[in-house]
Amino acid sequence: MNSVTAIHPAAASKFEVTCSSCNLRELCLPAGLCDEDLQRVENLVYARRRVKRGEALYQAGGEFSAVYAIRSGFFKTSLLDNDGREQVTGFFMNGELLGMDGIGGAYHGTAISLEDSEVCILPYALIEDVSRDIPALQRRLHAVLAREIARDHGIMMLLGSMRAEERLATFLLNLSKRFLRRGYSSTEFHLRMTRDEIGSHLGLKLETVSRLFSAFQKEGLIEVQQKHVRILDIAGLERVLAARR
Amino acid sequence: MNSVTAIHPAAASKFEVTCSSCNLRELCLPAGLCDEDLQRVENLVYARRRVKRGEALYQAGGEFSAVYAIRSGFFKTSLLDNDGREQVTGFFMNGELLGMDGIGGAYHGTAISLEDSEVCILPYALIEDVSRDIPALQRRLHAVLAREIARDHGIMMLLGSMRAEERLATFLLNLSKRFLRRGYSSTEFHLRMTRDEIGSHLGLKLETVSRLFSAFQKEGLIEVQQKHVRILDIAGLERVLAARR
DNA sequence: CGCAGGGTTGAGCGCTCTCAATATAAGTGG
DNA sequence: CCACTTATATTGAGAGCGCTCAACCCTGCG
Repeated sequence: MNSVTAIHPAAASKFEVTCSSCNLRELCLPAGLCDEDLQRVENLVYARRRVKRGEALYQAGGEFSAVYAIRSGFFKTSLLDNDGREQVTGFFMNGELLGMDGIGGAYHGTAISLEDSEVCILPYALIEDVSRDIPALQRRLHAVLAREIARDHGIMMLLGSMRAEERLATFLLNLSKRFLRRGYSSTEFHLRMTRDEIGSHLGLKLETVSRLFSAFQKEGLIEVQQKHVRILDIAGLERVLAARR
Repeated sequence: MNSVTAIHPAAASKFEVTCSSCNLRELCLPAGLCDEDLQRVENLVYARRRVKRGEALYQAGGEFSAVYAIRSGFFKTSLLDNDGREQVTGFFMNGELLGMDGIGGAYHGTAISLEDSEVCILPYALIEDVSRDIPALQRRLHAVLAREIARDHGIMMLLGSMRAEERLATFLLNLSKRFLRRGYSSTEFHLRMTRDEIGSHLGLKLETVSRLFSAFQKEGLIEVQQKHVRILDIAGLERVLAARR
């Protein structure tokens, strides 16, 4: 199921034209681009690359050359500590951009595929050139970078001031929204990451994550069986967040 | 003491030329710009603005129009929760850039001055134009945004996987490095933020922060008296980090 | 001098971690 | 296809780190 269910009806047709080959919605969807510009954006896609489950798309410290748009699949990005401890900085799916932290030098983190995936390669040199010619794209690119910063700030808020159940509820609601945006079910999905990876991302130990899944299930908020999750009560999950004294 | 002690000898003279009026080192220092370009970069500085202690430079949700370079003073940036809880996302000083999270719409967080400060206003529209003409600046701008992302990832690592003492040690070492870079003492400085703000930034309660300061003092790592800090044993602080099992 | 904001310190609790055992699923090779 | 191995999840018991609540102290300022 790689076809995209567009959620911006007005932009749907244009999207089909420009991004049928690759999910560039992040870069071109909301911008008002003329057809000619759209063609140039499409040409940014230098090539595609398959990444098998467990393989790295790029490694921390590796020379930066391109940004990647995920065509299909699922990734985690992470940082490695001196002592080998991992901090998962994010999970990325279908249609999202990856590798922007490397701009201006070397990749800061590592991106690892959690299932067989395919990405579009957007060489930075090309982006530079095209965004110079197309102000709308330049603005768009900056906006994407800014949104990444805002996203990270949200996670900082989560890690800095939420309790364990709030973190997991936030995580599930976020995943749900993103699946919905992409035309998948927002209430039933398959987690591609392990409890350990979820824990690393949320600043919790894997046992805590597992316990919380069980607790949420007991409360009738979700149904879990290993990696399969069904959300039974979205409002209930939101109430977990609202219940902060 | 607003004069900047340049740390890149080669670029020092140029820096003096272009940035004497405002600390634009973030944007122009490492890039290979010709004199003419430097002039254009300097012209980015549309105006200056004084911000009194406690005042907001910009507010979350406010329309984005400019990025700010801190000429003198000290700021915190923070997010406000639905319930009014604050997460401090960073502290910014002399020569650093602020407000990039707003690019592409509205400011995502709030920036509040922790002492009487002065900033240079860099209107985004101008940056857009100039960076289109000067590839080096464009690359530089992207790099600044990417560095912000990398910085946030570092904080995520701190919040997600470090224990309280490691967090405070990291915080102190980071401040120390930044003061050094700007020509101030790296071992003795005045904290402009409260224990509560430090705690919010590090994901700790203010009492915990206070206790840790006392503990570090007892161990001979630092000397603290209220907001005045002297670092006695940098290597010792680094050992706090290394001692992660 | 008195007040207010910020900082320190103590006692006790509770959330999350640690350690450990068991269960379940997913591979792997014969 | 099945026995075996390995990765991943679940669950329990107990400990500890950081939080909560509370009292007190310090400093600057009207």
